[in-house]
Amino acid sequence: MTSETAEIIIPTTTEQVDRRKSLLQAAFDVIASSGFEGLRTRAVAARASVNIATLHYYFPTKQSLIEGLAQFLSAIFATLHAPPPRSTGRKALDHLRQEFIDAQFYHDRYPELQVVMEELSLRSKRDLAVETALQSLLKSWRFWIETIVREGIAEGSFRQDLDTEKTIPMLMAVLSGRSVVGIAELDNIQQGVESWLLAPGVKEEVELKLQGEKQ
Amino acid sequence: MTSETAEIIIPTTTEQVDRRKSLLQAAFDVIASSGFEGLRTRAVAARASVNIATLHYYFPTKQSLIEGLAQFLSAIFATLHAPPPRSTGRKALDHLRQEFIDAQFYHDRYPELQVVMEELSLRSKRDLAVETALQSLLKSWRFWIETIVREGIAEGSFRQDLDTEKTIPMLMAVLSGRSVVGIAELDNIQQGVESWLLAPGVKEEVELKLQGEKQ
Amino acid sequence: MTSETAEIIIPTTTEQVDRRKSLLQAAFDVIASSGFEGLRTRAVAARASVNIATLHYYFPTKQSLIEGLAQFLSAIFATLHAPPPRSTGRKALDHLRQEFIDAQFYHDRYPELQVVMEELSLRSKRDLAVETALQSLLKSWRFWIETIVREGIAEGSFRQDLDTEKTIPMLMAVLSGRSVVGIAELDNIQQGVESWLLAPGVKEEVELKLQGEKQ
Amino acid sequence: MTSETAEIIIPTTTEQVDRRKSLLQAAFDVIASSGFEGLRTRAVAARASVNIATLHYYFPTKQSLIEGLAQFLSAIFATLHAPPPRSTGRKALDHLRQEFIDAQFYHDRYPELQVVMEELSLRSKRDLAVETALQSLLKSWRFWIETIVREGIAEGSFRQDLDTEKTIPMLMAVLSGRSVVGIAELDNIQQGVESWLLAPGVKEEVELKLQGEKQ
DNA sequence: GATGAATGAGCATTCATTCAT
DNA sequence: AATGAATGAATGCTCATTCAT
Repeated sequence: MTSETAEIIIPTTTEQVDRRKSLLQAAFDVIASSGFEGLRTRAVAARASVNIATLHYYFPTKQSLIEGLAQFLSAIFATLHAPPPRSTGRKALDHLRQEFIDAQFYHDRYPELQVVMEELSLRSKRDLAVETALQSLLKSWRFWIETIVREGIAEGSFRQDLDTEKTIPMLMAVLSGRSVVGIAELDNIQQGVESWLLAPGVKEEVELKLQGEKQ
Repeated sequence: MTSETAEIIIPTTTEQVDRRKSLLQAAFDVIASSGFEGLRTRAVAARASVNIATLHYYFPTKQSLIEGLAQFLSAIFATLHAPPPRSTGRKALDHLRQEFIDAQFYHDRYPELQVVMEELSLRSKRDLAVETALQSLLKSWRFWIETIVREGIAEGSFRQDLDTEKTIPMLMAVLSGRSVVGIAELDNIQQGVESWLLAPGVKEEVELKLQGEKQ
Repeated sequence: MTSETAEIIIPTTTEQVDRRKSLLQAAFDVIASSGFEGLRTRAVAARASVNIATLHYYFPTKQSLIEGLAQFLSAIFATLHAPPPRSTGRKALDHLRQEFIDAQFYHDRYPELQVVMEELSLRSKRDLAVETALQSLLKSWRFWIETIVREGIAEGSFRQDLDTEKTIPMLMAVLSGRSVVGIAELDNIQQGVESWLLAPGVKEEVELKLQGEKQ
Repeated sequence: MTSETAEIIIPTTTEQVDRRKSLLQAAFDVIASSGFEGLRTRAVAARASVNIATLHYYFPTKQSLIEGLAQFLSAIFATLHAPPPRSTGRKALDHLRQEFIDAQFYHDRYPELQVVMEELSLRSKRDLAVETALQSLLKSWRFWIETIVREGIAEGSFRQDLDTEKTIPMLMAVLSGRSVVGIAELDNIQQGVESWLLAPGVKEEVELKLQGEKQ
């Protein structure tokens, strides 16, 4: 039984939504600090300051709590973004940079987000419901990256000889793999990527523009 | 369930079964199929066909088993490689391609290796002993990637304007992040990377050489 | 196995069984028949007819159960007494005799009380919480014995040359040490003590009085 | 199977005896510090610096080790005594004082002796073999106390109106019960006992004699 | 909606004992 | 005589889940 079904059947008042969310937030916190292996319903309930039986009222099973969390996190990733940087005057480049800025933003402001996402990602391999939730997020992300690449080529920001099909997965691999390398390298990675993607002259043009605006 | 595959990972030289290793292998298998959250000492013992008390004879605590596994896997990654591909005539390029071939090799022959590595990587955030084991592996890897990049520039295989410090983390991010994108994209990623790294003319030269050898 | 006897120790005023007390009673019974070395939480739970998890709901650890028992027994000893004997007309002697009658009473009606008390006494040497509980009981007892001795001298029942400080520990040693000798000797011990404590003429006077009342 | 049987069947070399004793001593030490509840064969073996299997060679079962210890301790109590005090010139009084001196001696030099003895005493209630060993020790002791009392009356050291049958258990209760009161009170107890037992004038006579010898 | 009490199944770990060498 | 390896049966404790109120 997924929590989604429940939400539809039972008319949700604001209070109910709040308690549900506070439980999901608590589950998030527990996973962030103890991992899935350390996820205990009692710990979640305690963190949300409710009785363990109350948790089970909202999430009949531990599994339904986890599924709820997967959907919760997907929604967050879809809507939570860093404030956009100053425009480079080139839409595709702006969008590309937004991806890196988002990564930095998550890391700075919501450091556990990535950890919990990796936990869910690992779990998704043995958990269909979680996989479904993450899959749809991944699909949206891929579509968005594709849009950026195509846009970049079209508007002349990216190299014209770029192979879209090869560039997309490389960008995704870079953006998702950065955790192993460490967030401190993010800036280097971004510059490495741009030096590879950008059409000749674009980098200089953009830098000039941004410097000009500063004064 | 791939105990058959697994047995290949640990070549047992003598007739007698090395209990310690077979227990580590069993732990590996259990984590591969159920994750850390599903790791039960009883399951490990059963998989290794020994009594639960025997497991504790070799690994007094579950934690010591996990630490043993972290070291075990580090040793495997340091020594297990795919058969090298035909030489391109350029050492650095050969080494770079070996990295991608290894990734493919792990995926094809030891599919769980990466999953378990990610589990350990996640756990290392709350487990100092595991972190230490993985950290040393990561350090060696970084050193090796650096060697490749420097070598590639020196021998003229890679673009001369490449910034070593920016290229290293990008390569590592790409190689480690590929799991999110899916291994099927590995070939595309490799080509994307090469089109970015290689000096002008190198790709064509190498392709000609390899085609020539075939005949 | 004396759960019947035991139930008398804990008068349950209401219909509902007080779980905490019934668990303490069960722990008491188990120790009485198997000693501390034979104390198993499962056996306690079974004896109280509850699930092992229920026991841990009331007593999170075995240690807390033991501490609860120490306090429980202290309370019992402080309040449980044999029906007082016919008065000898001399308060101090009455009180002294009550001590021996209590010992006999415990032995006859709650034979395990002393055994469990000795188990706890032994354990108190390596268990601060138990020691604290027993210490306060011992202190009260000492104070009471002291009261009896002073009273006896003051009212002329005991020998006037009695050294209070030397008499108190001797009486306590006698009363607590009787278990080694065997309860059958209790009467002899009591008479030995009285022949030593009583002032000349008191014994005869008292015997006459009690005989007179009988008719 | 009792260890006694074993000793008879197998001709014991000196080495064997030593190892047996060192194991019993180790068992004694473990019980002294952890009680019977904390008695683990592995701890005993470790303390005697032998393999756990070696312990089981000498004592096939834990029970046989305990029985061995009971006999071992009985033998110790029968033979270990404090150096005798200066003679009072009265044999019975000398013997009585030796009892108290022994108690003090045990406490000072072998503080765990009493603790382990109480542990065994408690265990004897559910362990026939241990009871048998202790019973014989107790019987010898009672016989010795009786000898002292009779001797004391006969030689005029003790009050002539003393009832032997009532005095014996009282003395035993005092001597064995002192642990509850605390060894610090031992001197008070001894003086209390003597003021009760001694015939008129004996105390003064004895004190004079001992003081005279000092000069 | 919310909770205190209760539980079946399970978990890492322990322990006395055995056995081949 | 001695030991390293192995094990069946616990042992204290936990956990997700249920249910009467």
